[in-house]
Amino acid sequence: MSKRATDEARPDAGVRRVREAVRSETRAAYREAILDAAGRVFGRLGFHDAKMADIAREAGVAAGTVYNYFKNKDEVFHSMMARGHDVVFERIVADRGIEDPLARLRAWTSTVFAYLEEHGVLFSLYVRIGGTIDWLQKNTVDTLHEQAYARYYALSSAAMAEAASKGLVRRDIPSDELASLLSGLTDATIFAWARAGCPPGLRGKADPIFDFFLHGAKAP
Amino acid sequence: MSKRATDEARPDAGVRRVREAVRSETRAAYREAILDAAGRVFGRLGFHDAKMADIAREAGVAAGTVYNYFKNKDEVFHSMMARGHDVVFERIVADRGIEDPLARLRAWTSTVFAYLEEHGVLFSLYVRIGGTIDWLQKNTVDTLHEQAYARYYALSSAAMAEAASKGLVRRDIPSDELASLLSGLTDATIFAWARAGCPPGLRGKADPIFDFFLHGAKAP
Amino acid sequence: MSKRATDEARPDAGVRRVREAVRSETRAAYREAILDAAGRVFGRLGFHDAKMADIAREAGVAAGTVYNYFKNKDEVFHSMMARGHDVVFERIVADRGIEDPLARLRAWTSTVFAYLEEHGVLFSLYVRIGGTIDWLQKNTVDTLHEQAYARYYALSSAAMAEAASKGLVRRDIPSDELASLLSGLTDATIFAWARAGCPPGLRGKADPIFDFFLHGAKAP
Amino acid sequence: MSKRATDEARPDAGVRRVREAVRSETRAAYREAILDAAGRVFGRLGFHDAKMADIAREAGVAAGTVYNYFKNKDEVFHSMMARGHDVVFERIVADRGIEDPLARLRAWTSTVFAYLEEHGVLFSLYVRIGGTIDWLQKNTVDTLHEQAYARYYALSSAAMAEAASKGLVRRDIPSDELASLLSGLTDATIFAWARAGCPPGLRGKADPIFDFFLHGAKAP
DNA sequence: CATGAATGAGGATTCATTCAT
DNA sequence: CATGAATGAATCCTCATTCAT
Repeated sequence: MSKRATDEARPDAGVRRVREAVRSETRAAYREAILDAAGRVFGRLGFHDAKMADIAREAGVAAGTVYNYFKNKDEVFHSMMARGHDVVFERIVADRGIEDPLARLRAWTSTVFAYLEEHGVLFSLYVRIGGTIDWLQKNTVDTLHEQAYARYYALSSAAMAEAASKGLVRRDIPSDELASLLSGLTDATIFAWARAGCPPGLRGKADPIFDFFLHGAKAP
Repeated sequence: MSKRATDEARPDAGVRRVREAVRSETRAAYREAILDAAGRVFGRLGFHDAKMADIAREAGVAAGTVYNYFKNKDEVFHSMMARGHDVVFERIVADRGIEDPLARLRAWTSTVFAYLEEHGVLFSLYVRIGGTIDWLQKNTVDTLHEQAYARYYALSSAAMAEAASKGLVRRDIPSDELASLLSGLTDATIFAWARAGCPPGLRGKADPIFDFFLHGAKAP
Repeated sequence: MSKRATDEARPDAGVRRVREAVRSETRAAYREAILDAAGRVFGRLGFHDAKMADIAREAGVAAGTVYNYFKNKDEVFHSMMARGHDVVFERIVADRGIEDPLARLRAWTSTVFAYLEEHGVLFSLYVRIGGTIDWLQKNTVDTLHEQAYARYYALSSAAMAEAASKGLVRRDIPSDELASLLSGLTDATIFAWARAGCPPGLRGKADPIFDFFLHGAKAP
Repeated sequence: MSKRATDEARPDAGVRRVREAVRSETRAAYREAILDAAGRVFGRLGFHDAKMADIAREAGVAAGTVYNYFKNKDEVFHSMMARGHDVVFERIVADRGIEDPLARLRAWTSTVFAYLEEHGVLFSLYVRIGGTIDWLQKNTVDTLHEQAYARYYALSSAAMAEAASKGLVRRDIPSDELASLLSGLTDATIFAWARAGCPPGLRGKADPIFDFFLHGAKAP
């Protein structure tokens, strides 16, 4: 239990620093691996049916190890969600500079689809409907998701308002409702795609969906 | 063991019949009460966090009583969902005679909204997204919801196809995709409404939503 | 609920007496029916797996009715066992006058086998090994079975002692042990018979078994 | 995720091997402790009245721990029985080489008695009458006990048949019936011994019982 | 009393979490 | 820290018993 004490007593500051770096890299790698695993398992089974043991096994670590990185199951779930939100949001922010608000919204739709396609539906669905699902699962207002949703929604609504003010979209429907409707269309597309077994090509749907959003179902 | 004298047989038969009637009425009332309670509790907490004890308490019966009416928790959930599906579907079928396919689809949207508004969000949301939620929760193909969804979807797609053949909607998007998109729009509306705390007036949204479905967001 | 009060007020003492008789006959019939059912069901399923509802159904009465005749499940079981013991013991007592102790023991063996064949193994097995089974099931000393066993054992041992004193059986084994061994042989025969599915002919085994008891397995 | 530096790999392998050994020893010890406890508790209370909590308490572990070693209550019971059967059978097989079939059967009887005396009645009784008890409790054909019984019965019947062919036992009773009768005698002896409170000396009964089996109760 | 539904205590089992190694 | 087994609280479900009709 203490046979390496002597070994560890020797190393000088430099070695220790390197070791620290390795260690923190290692820690990050563990954390990532667990979150990846959590994404897959939660996606496959849902929050309640996913067992901590499943996640640990999927991550290739022991059950106890998960608790060295996360306080409990809730925290694993939330961290996973937060990571997803952050990645998506980062990309969205990157597209913020696009001048035309409609082009911007179209780009965002595309971004979301691309992210989902990269990361598998299961996790993705949670990312998309996280807030809702959570609202259904617990009645707790989950700050994390609310915030994530709110910040996306804020951008989206703002872009829509801008489009409205430029006369690019109808004004008889409030712009936040329009943003919500766009969201509903992308959700519907994602669900349908997931039900179909996640065939490649989701990101290709962004344009037609956005086109539909603009022009509706009416024959031209 | 036929211990009854003949002179006692007559009144007994009558009494028994009445008693049966009362009993079956009572049984039906219990069943309804439990399903109503289940709707509220599942809605409030989700499938896993809702305990049988919660449902029983909400229904004002003992825990064991629930099991006199339903085999287990799953069956309570499914029965509750089935009841909702059936009621909605019945109304939908009633509108089947509407000549114009678009008017028919509009009427259906209205029907769904009206039902949801009547029955509170919590249960309603499940009715709407039942298939999806379940798919997320279990990954099991749930025959009940699949069937309910399928029969609605069949009607909806058929109406859409009819509309397409009559040149009422665009043909560059397959009619089942159009049906799915319409579904996405109503879902989005319902979610938004639920988030807002279910203010009165959901059914009034049917027309604008359907209008949006037809014409899109583009300024006219 | 009281519509027959007037009818019941009229009858004179004679009618009442008759009615009482019918009633007590009826009560007895119910009791018997329930005990019969209990015998079959306990036999089929064992004490714990037999449900009160099973017994009631088998007897053709409602669950609650059983409780009008017996305080609880234990009492049903014990009453059933007692009835069996009593019937067998009554017959055994009837054979008490047989002069030759060995003939008497042979007759008793035959009596037990005959009873078992009449009443089906399942109940019978319990009758035979009641005391033992009970001892295994609960650690409670069950007075009823102990007494039943004791009174049979007393008779059996006494007969064996008598046979020993007359030089009809060996004396190097105590007579109570011999009685126990005879019991073991009959048990073994009954078990084998039960396992074979209770084919007719158990009572025919009494003589060979008793013969074996006397002469053993050795080739003559 | 191979975070181990190579210089750390060597000692670790060694440590891990030792740790594995310790762990598997510990596991085996737990398993044994639980089975021992199960033997005592099932013996004391019977299958149904024995609660998993009782077994856990008797074994000095938490309730959940039992489930780390056995899938459920049935498996605990069966494993316990299987262990007993196996030990007895192993010893029986060891005596297989005895030339004289009667001496062989006598040795087997002795073996069974010795095992029972070593391990306390409660468990022992189950071992002896396991098949029967189980048949009464469940009516299920229990493969485990059937097999155990069958393999013992096969050896026993074969030896008896051999004895018959050599003219050592009577031929008017089929040899499998003789085997069953011998079994009945040993059972009866065990029951009597258990009722008497398991006094030392059971194994001494083997010879007289076997002698009785051969010569019967008749005075010489 | 017969009935059959309501009751709720009791018990098997699961699994998030802890902890010794 | 990684490990993986121990823990025991929590929950579904059963069924003996009660009770209103």
